[in-house]
Amino acid sequence: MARPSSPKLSTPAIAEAALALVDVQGEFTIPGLARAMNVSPSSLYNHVTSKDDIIELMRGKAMGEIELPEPGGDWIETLRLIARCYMQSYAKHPRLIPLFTAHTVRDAGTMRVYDELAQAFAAGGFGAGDTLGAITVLDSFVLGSALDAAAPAQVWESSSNTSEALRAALEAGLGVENRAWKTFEYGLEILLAGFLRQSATHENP
Amino acid sequence: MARPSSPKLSTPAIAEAALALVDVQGEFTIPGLARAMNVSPSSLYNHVTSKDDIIELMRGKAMGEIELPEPGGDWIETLRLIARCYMQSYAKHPRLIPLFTAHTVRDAGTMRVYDELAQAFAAGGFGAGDTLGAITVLDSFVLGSALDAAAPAQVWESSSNTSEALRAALEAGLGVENRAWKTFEYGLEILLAGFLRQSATHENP
DNA sequence: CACATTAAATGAATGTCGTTCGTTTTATTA
DNA sequence: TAATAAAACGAACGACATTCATTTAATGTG
Repeated sequence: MARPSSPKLSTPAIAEAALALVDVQGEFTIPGLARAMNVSPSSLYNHVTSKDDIIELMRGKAMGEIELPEPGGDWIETLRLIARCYMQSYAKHPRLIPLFTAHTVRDAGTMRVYDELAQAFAAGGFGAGDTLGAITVLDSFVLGSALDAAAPAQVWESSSNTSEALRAALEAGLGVENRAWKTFEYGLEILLAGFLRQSATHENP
Repeated sequence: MARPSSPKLSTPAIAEAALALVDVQGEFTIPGLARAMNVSPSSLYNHVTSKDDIIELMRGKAMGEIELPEPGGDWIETLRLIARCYMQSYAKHPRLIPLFTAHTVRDAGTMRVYDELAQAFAAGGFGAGDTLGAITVLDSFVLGSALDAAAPAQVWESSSNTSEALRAALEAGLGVENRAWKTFEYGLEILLAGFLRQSATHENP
């Protein structure tokens, strides 16, 4: 087959198919993606320059789904909403995270998130010297939580000789539904409380 | 060459060479590892079953370097020391982290860390139902911080139209020496304070 | 000590993957 | 209408992970 009357491929279609493949298989491969799209592997390179390029496309698509809150509300509430959106966008495509961490570039859409975070911390009275650290702490926690959510529960199961404390904790905690998300909310509230306390000391010198 | 008088390979030697390769190159490959050890690629399979197996060996080696604190001290201080050791072991081999996140844990030595964490939280009055969440929050934060430390600073630089708040935060924060580690300590103290407060409410019902 | 067995290294071979290139056919544009 | 660009394809290349049969040396057994 040579050039068809209507194109079989497009950049967004490739991103979408690759994302679907990653969501169900946890990985993706050029021949596999081509097979899923009923196309020859080499055809993909008419729309994309490399496999890493496809990963970038997926990142942009996943990040584009984030809906940031309207600015102007309480700054702590803004932080909470942003963190939830951020976590949610990762949680939608958990198996994508290992692909991202292997390849450290981040697209422009992601910067929008950091931008709003910086403004929220500024509204909370954080000085320029404290803001980057606070953003990084929140970002690290979200990323780590998403990774935890992506990891299979098998991680914990293979334990043989654990202490009684860990054994009881696993038995009580593993069965909980939405465990990853509840744990995220728990840690998020701790961090927000810490930020709030720091804000209070700033405002009352 | 057939079987040599003294073996050229051993499981620990493979783990060490692979770790050295990852530390300098950020990746490793079977032919590359064999080349670095002056050995044929197929020879490696006399001591190792797969590439993933080598990754597990590296995890064990990195985790084995952790020196856990003596049990019996203040539980919050124990948590602080464990978290620092944990973070430090990741920070020693930053490019290893993406390899870890790609597949699941099988190393027994890693479980030791979770074990001591569980005992510390138990000493702090955490019930079985609360312990796994607390461990996970701490673990997520450490892992996220290590990932942040491994990522190049370039992440932040490519921004064009950022808000004034983010611009000022970047200018003030990027140049700080040991930025990743200081940020980790900052977030760690917030989390520990949160755990301490929860412990207080448990002990005074 | 002779002899069978196991261990360690090897080269060749297989199948997959990412990517490039030349070719063909169809749209588009000048 | 003629030239050019776009979109598909198959073939080919090099790299990688892995397997297998083969060779040789160490080790254990009678």
